[in-house]
Amino acid sequence: MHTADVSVRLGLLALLDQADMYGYQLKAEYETRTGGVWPLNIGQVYSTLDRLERDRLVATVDHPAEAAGEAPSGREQKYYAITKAGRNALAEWFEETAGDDPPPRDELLAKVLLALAGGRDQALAVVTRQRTALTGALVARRRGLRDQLRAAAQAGGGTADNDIAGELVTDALITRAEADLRWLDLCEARLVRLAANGQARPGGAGDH
Amino acid sequence: MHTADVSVRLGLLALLDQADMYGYQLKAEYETRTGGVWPLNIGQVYSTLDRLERDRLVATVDHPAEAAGEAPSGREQKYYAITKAGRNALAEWFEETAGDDPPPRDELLAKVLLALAGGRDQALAVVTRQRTALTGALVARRRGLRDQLRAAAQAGGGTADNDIAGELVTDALITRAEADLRWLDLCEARLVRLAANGQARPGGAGDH
DNA sequence: CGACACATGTAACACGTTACATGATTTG
DNA sequence: CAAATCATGTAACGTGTTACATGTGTCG
Repeated sequence: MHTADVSVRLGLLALLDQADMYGYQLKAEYETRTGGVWPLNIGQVYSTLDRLERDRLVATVDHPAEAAGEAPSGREQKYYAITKAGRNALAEWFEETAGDDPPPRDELLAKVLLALAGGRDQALAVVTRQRTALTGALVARRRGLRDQLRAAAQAGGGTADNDIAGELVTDALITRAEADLRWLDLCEARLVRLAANGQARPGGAGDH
Repeated sequence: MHTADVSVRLGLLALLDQADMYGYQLKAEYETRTGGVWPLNIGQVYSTLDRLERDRLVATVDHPAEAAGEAPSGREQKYYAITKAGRNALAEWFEETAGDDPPPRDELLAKVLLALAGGRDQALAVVTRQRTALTGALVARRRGLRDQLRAAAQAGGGTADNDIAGELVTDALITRAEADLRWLDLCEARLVRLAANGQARPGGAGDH
């Protein structure tokens, strides 16, 4: 795997590093921890747990309540625990930093670059449209963050522990949107500086 | 497909909108158009073309040179052409803007949020490390852009048409890295403001 | 009882990566 | 000739999404 998406697999591992849990619970925890913006498919949880178990990064353990002598709940809950190998893999993930390997494909960037294949004007049209939409989304997100912070201030004296994740997520979305907007401005500047030819490649793309 | 990665499928379609091409050529064009930072697996090109053809967004056409009466080249090249339905799908893609649907999972964000599950200090450690690495990468990327622009200025009078893609990509990478750095700073500020408890949830995560 | 949440799973498919197989052409 | 490049494909696997199947517990 060169640029593998691994944030579910290792995310579940991080949760299991805090406590033994079962699949359904992991789904809920994952969504809570990530501020509710990344819904996690329950089917994927089970298949990911299967692979983690196969790779000996987690292991199934006894139901903690039943092990303590309580009556079986009837609901079947398969508890998983992280292993030593799992803790190592998790520590590696936390220490890893994005290298110079190919960055993940980005939809916005791809759209502009490939619109550019159809000529400067097509690219400019895409840039303009995306900027308009992003500007609106940014306003909405800033308003959302403001409400979120106000609610947190009312609820407790300081920032409640449970809300920090949501705030970090909102921060990230806003910061990203701002960056995308700045980049779109840069794009426009570079594109208008191009000679006003309709095709990005004067000779056409059919030069094989 | 809720949050489908579609930048290859529709990227190939965008290239075919410019000229009929065959698989191997599409791979090369895609990589050139995207500044060489997104290597495209040739196997994926063929399977994606199969799906595009099945969905009637492209169709195989005669070899243009042979159709013009030239001698067959011996090398078998399967040329594809975009269809009307394909052009519609492409136009839709260009017009689409990212809505409020779940944003794509981001590795950096995921890492910080799930490190936070292990307590404030673990999250702070991840933030610090990532920031250090990103700062270095940013310096290198800025230097790269400077060299790129200098080379372009020497090569021609103005910005050469072929280099614009590379510049847009570098802009995007730098802008993204700067945004990530700003976000990491925000994270640290919010985290240090938290009470200095080791666990994100005072009661522990095992509260089921 | 009936609806809904809890809980586990399977099947089918799309997309992405790596590795392998198979030839033809070009080039040193 | 040998090696690299051109050109098409397949197989296997990981990951992500949707839909379906199958039960138990709780609550109105």
